[in-house]
Amino acid sequence: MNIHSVAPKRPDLDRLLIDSALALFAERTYEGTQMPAVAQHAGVGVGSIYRYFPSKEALGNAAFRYAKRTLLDTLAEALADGGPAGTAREEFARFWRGFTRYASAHPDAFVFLEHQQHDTFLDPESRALADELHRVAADFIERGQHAGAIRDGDAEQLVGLALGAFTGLVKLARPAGGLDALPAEDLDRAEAAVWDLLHRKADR
Amino acid sequence: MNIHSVAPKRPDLDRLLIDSALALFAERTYEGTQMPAVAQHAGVGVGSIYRYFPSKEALGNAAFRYAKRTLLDTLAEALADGGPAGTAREEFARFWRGFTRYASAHPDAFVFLEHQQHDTFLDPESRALADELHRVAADFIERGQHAGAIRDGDAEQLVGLALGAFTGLVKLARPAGGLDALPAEDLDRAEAAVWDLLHRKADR
Amino acid sequence: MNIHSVAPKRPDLDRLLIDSALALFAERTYEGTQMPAVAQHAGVGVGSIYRYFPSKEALGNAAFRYAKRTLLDTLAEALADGGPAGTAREEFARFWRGFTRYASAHPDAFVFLEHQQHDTFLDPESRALADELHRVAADFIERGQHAGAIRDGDAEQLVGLALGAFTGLVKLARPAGGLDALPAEDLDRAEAAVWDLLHRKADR
Amino acid sequence: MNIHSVAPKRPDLDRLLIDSALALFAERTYEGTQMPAVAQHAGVGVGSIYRYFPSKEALGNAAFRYAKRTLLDTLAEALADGGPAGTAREEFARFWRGFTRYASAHPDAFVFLEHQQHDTFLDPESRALADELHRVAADFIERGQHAGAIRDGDAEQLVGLALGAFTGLVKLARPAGGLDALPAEDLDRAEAAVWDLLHRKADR
DNA sequence: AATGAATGAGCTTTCATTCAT
DNA sequence: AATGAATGAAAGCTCATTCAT
Repeated sequence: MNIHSVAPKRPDLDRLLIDSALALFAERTYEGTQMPAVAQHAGVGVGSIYRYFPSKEALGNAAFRYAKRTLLDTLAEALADGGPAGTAREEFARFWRGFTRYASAHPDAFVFLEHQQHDTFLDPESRALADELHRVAADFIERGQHAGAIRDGDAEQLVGLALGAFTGLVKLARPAGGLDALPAEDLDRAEAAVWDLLHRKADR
Repeated sequence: MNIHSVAPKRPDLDRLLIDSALALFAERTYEGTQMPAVAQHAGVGVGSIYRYFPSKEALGNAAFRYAKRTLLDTLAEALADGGPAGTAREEFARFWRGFTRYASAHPDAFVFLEHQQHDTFLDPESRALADELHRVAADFIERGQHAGAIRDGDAEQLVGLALGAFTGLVKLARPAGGLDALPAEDLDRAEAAVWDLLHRKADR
Repeated sequence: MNIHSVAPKRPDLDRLLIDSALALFAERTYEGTQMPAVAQHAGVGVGSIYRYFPSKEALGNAAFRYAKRTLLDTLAEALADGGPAGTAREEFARFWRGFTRYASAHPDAFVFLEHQQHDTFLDPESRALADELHRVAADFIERGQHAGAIRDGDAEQLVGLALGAFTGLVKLARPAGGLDALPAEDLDRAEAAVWDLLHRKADR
Repeated sequence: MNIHSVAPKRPDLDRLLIDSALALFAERTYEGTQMPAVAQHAGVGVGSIYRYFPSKEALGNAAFRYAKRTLLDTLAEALADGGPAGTAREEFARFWRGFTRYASAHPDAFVFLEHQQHDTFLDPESRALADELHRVAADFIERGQHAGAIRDGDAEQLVGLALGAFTGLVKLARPAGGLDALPAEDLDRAEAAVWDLLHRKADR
């Protein structure tokens, strides 16, 4: 029962196009994806893309930024969920939940973001966003190190290791249906394993 | 009348071309790399590439297979080094040394191999090779689990996590000069962290 | 309940569209002018153009014919003004006044008509109109030659020269505000000059 | 008997392309000419154009500049021919010869140059060249006025009238085979007519 | 009747591949 | 054997035209 008597024919075509682009970029790379393929995936004509994005490059950047922002938002929400986090382990659990939620909801987007070949088309604004995730994660690592809960070492490197591990899991699970298709038990075990990657061992 | 009259003017031009291709593929993707760019990087004319490889696709597959085989060889060598491995921890150390050596010697190749977007051009033979590494690693994981040294869980998933972690480190180190530029201490710490990712905790 | 309920909201929208088309065609060529640009210039939606003209080509032909007919009408009026012309010089003055009036009132249209690149879109009916002006002018030349007032030579060529000269003046004056912006004195001098182009010199 | 044993397969392809472009631009406008048409006219593949010119716009500017420079050169040569010019009438004859020679040799180029719709694609360098011809001609007019041989009035306007007249003649002659197809007598008469357009009448 | 978002044929441009030198 | 100019199929993009609102 919609109040609006005149619903737009295609609501949010820009979002639809970004989703299509992400799906294809994840599968075949930005460079390997043709505009007609994006149009077909979205069920629109090629020309329509250009009503929303002035060029393929613009579409690529919009998709990248949308994906990155959504990931950051999901993460921020997960981190805030449940009031102030107590221990580093608990905060890590929130990170894990955030990533898991995002990778489940947007597997294409997550895979696309973790491609490393963005140099060819990212504009300065996108580049600025690109590092934000690492900053947030590195901050968590450093606080954990001060609290004695996380092992010593360069925070950036620990982020690289942990994020890489998670990415490895997502890549593996993807062809089989994504993270959602994994038994909950497996996800828990993976979480424990990555925590051990970061965790400072009590003795010694 | 030159004694060397039959010697090829450019020995191993195929290798040179593969190296150039790997360097560019790692930087800009297979699809984002033009044949003239490969030729220029190798310092030869475009036409010459086609004397060695019948098509771009063939070059891509040759590069992929060369990189994968070299990684497997390096790994096999590292695993065999020092006679039969004793503990799982020691075998892990050999794995680590193998990966480290390879990623140091061929950073481009390693990054290229860890792209996941090979679906567009890999032929069946290359695809068959693609899983070999995971098989070798999963075998190690399974033996370690039987010996009680490695945590429970799907071996494939543990491989994904550990290999992903290592890849995350390489990606991070790459712009700054690669793994070689990292302090030895950092590498050791990373090794310990990834081992803890796999290691079964003694108590509890 | 409006008395004018049956009156068209926009009277003469076809004329408005033709004027817009002429303005843009003069500036950027028929081929270089996009339908949306015509719509915007006329302050209507693109779709509305197609209510009045079935295609761009039809609009182009309508604009051409309208401009040409208006020029011929203006000329006919100027030639008839003041009763039967006496001398060739006087008839020439009427021609001059006709052209001047038209080029002042419709500078875009005049410039458009004097483009020579109409071959791509003019239909047969338009083509037939195209030569009318030259016919009228050539007739005047021939009568003048019989009367001994205009120099010998091919009448068509003399028309080409005289009309070309006038066009050269309009093109020059156009960026500076058109013929209207020219001092009256300059226009008179130009008229005298073009007359001398046609005039048979008294002696010899 | 060519000294060079290895003649280039296609000498001066850039010139050939410019000539083709000029022929088509003259016929159908810059905007109305497609790159494949230029390629076909030149007897080469479309891709080859882009080896010589980075874009259609670049080709358009190159063609414009080439045509304009050649016209200016032809004119300069004609003006210098026969030592210092004596009277204004003689100098005018040289101008006439220069224009005539050029329009005969390059009718397409001349027509293209006299289109007025270059605003859409000319770059600043081309624009600078565009006025050169008028400068040279206006200088001649002013000197002639000082010498009492050319009628009073704005020099620019007189140039516009005279050049326009010549252009009118070329346009007329073009479909019938160009200036060359005109009887010499007609050309002489036209020259006399245009001179009378400029000439100051001796008595009043 | 008027609108402008949507369309896809067609245009500009790129690039894997060929081949005369 | 090596080259790189030449090619044309295919990619990115534009714009005349349609049609649901």
